[in-house]
Amino acid sequence: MTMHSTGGRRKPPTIHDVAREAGVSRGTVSRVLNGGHYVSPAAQEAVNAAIRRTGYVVNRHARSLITGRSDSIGFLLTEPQERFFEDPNFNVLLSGCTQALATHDIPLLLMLAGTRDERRRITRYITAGHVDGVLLVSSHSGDPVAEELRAAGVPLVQCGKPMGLSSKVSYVAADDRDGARDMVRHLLSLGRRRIGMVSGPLDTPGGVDRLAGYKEVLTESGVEIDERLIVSGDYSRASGEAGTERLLAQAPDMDALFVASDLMAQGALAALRRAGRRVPEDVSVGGFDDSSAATEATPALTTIRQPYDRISAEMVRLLLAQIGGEDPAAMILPTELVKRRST
Amino acid sequence: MTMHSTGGRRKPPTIHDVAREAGVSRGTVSRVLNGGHYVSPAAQEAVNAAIRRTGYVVNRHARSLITGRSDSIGFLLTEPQERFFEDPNFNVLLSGCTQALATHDIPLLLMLAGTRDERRRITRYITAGHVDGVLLVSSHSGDPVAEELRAAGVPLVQCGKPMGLSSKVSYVAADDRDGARDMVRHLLSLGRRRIGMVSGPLDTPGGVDRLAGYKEVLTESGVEIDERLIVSGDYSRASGEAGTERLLAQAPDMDALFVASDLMAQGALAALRRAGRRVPEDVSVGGFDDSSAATEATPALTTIRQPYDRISAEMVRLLLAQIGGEDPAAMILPTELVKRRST
DNA sequence: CATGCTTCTGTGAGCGTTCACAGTAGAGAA
DNA sequence: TTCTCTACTGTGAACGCTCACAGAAGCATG
Repeated sequence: MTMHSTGGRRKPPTIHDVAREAGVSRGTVSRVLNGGHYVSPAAQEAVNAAIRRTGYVVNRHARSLITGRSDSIGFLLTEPQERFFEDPNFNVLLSGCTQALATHDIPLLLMLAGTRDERRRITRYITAGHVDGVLLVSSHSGDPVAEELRAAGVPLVQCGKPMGLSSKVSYVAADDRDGARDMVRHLLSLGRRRIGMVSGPLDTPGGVDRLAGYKEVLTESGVEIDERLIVSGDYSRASGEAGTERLLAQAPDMDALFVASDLMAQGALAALRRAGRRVPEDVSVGGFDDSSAATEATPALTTIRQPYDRISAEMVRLLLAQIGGEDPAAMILPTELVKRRST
Repeated sequence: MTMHSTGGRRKPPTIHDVAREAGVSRGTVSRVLNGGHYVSPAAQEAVNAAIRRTGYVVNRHARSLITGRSDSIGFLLTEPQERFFEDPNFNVLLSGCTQALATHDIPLLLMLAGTRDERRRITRYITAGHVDGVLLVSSHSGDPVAEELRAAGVPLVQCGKPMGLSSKVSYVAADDRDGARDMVRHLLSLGRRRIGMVSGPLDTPGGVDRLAGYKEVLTESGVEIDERLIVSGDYSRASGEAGTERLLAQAPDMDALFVASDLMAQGALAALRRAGRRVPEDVSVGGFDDSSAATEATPALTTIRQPYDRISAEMVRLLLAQIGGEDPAAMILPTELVKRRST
């Protein structure tokens, strides 16, 4: 009887041990391990039994050495630390990607590139082929890291629409424009007409599209667009707070506020409370994302739900397809209006 | 002139190419790569130049195959997803560990084991030797994963004091008891005497120790301990809210509240606001952690700062030491009282 | 001169896989 | 029968690195 898997830091069994145990050759074991094509049912069974008995687990390094693949992928975040700390969206995305990859038995390497030095180091690491592909989360516009990786031919899928749109860019995004339209229509349906907006950064497509949706619906509804009702932030809580203060000063008659992220909306709520405006009585507030920030806010935020679970799943699917040789592809997923107490 | 590193997904240079380029043997290049002992300055220089010229990056798989090390470590979180989504502490820790490892050029694998199946899969992955060690974050008491890894001889460092205290357990924790003492002393110094507490889960040392500190200081100060002033939560925001409601019902004369985590304190503030209690006028509120939740709260929370940056740095240091053959070691770091508007 | 020591260098072997290829057995067609 | 085709199996040769060892060179010591 052979050694079982439990305990012991001794030499783990190799494919050779399994082959001997099963009475077949290395090649056959390898074939079973990789899909079982051209293997007789009898051999198949014998090998599986031997694997179970010996507690064999493939040595990924040996495999990678010959296949050239690393069978691991990187999750790259090119945002400053502080953003990572405060924004729950990253966690949802990170968790979703980790789990989607887990079903393929692919480990995820976390890469945080907040500073210039980190970016350099990580780019080097990736282009050296230590990961097969990269899931990139970045709200920056023409992120130099993305360009560099693309130039190096590294399979890459971005979260959110990238700026350049240079045809062969793979990305998954929620339908920002449509989501914004839904929210503004909702605010209009409540009878609000002086609807303010704290948009996202306008050097990102996400920021631009949500603002565009806002303007479109107002125009379609015959409501005049007042630039004093529009400011932009950077998705951080603090910028939502500051932006709302500016709006209150510029347009004191504001009766609704569409904020381009839940986190910024939290800041907006704080600013409104300080200014003595009641939500939703005086001002209806709508957010975007449906992150945990939305339910935690007081009052709970009406918001536009981004389907993060589907986004992460699709990112992984597109990346694996791209690694498998398919062309880069883009995907835009529908959003959903979630009504809560703030409107 | 040889090919430069930029661009191209063609065969990357090997140690052999570098050797030829530098006019030395593979062995010498390898020695330079691994610390440069027993290498003449001239050879050293030639090799480094060749590495720069060829853009050589070591193939980690080939290295790992022979050394038996993977040169990567796992960050394992055995908490349910929801906790990961809402608690900013995880991000701070995760980010800190990633960066501490980056200085050693060691990638971090993210492992989320919220469910039973995931735990099984991940345990198997780890014991197969795919990582050299594990940084474990878990608030559970006798976490079975921890025991299993320990039994398998996997180097392991936990964040927070583990329950069993079975001598040979490596961990890094903040001084929970001392931090709690500071906070309660602070509340007493404000003249408060009916001090409530929402503790952490009492099957975790962290939860127990903070409660112990609270009771100690009260006793030392001659303030009677009233069990109606004590409830326990699970560190989630919702449990802080529910716990505070219970306290308000049981002890309406409460004039201060010590909550064992900032996230729970956010919930507590919501409950107090709903009950019409002003903070800090009617009730002084103190949190624990000094996470981003503390500054985001309204009013900003007085809290006990856990030195997360040092905690993550020490976790990594202890883990690498343990991988290097040293004995497991424990480390308790001091906390600090941070005064803000809530007291 | 031989001997030993230290510092440095090159070489073969081997880590555990996969892959290409060669080969065997059995079924069906000519 | 013989040939061809398909289904399956085994075998060497890599993959790119490190490690152990052997050897060379330089220098001091006997």
